[in-house]
Amino acid sequence: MCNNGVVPTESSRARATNETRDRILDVALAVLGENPDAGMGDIASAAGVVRRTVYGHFPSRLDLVRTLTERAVTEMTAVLTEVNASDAAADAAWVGFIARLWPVAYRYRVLLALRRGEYGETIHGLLGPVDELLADLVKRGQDSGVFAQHLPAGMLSQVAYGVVFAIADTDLSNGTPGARAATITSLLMLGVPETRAIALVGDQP
Amino acid sequence: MCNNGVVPTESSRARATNETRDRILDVALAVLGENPDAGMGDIASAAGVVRRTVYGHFPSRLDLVRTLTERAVTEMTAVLTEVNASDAAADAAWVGFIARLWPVAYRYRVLLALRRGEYGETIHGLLGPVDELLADLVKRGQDSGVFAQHLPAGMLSQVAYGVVFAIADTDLSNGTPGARAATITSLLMLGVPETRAIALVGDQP
DNA sequence: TTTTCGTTGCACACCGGTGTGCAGCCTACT
DNA sequence: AGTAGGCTGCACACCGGTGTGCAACGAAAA
Repeated sequence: MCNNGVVPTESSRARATNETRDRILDVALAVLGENPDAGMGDIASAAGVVRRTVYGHFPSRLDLVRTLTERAVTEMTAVLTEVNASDAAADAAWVGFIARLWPVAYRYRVLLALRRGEYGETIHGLLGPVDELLADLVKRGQDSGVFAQHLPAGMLSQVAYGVVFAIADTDLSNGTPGARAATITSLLMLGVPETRAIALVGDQP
Repeated sequence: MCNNGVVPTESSRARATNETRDRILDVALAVLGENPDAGMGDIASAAGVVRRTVYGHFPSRLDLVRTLTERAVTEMTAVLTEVNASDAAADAAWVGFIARLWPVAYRYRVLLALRRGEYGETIHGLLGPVDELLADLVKRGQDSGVFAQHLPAGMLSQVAYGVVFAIADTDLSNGTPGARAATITSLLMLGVPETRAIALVGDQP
């Protein structure tokens, strides 16, 4: 036991272990993204590992999904707080938000499917903070008049980011217009006029 | 064997059988709407019938789902062809379409969840004709300038009715603003200005 | 009355996924 | 050299859902 410094210089063993764990998580996200019903066995072999090893890192399937969700929450919260802190107009902020959220939404698109049935409770619970931040952003847009008010902020934000995830979900079928389509569509849905929406994404494609 | 008339006056036995079959289908739609992973046993008991009886009408779970999907296609096609045939402006036609499609979309919201995994192939295949009619309507709107052209008609129509189903899917969580929310949101997404959208749904709430 | 047939209530086999136990192996740490 | 610990490759039990087989019941149809 050495290493008195701040950086937790892990031993080569521990590093390898963490690599395995991270690889399992990454692969699980990819595999479950393709097929939300994939089993632990599928994930294991895709990660170049035996099923038993996966259970070594995650005692149950729920543990795996929970960890995945926590990752998603961390990443999305980071983007959202940052965007929310900026003083840009809400619609411009939204564009930046989607641009940065898109890769995340796409990677974690499986959560949309897993939201239902068996893990839904857990996922929904963990996603709470994200929902709030999202609603804040939309509310800000509504108060400043750049977003429409046909729906309450909470509901509108849910629908809007549901759509972003939905587009991420159906992306593979049609090349990859994903990010742009998601941005424009969500802007329109938020009540931003088409011309303004096009201009905004033109600035930041 | 009597009954030479056009109307197939079924015997009381056949009528009872059909009633059972129809009840199973209706109940299956409701139960699967609540939980897409419900088993044949759940459906059976909800229909006041034994599991074995369900298998008597539908040899396999896939048969049940297929029949359900065929029902959905029939209903949606009817609405779409009728709306498509009218000479109203595309955006007005869209309002009528959603108004009439809404109950159907809500009833069959389970198909959104079942679209993935195991039955996805079958469902997607059967839904082909609906997709075409939908794309026609959107294309008409784009050509006449009432719908935005930021996305090709085929893709836009998919996203738009995906959203309608998505809202139908998350409806129960927030009272039931469903139909109106779905209509306005989808109109906005199609590029219809907010004022125009509000006016349109005002005409036909 | 006799037959037909949908329904019932068992039984059963089958399957796939989950989670656990354990001995062995190989490698990095001590 | 010795040991600790992650990975392996089995083994196994368990569970829940699927689909089938069959004898029996009861009511409508012949």
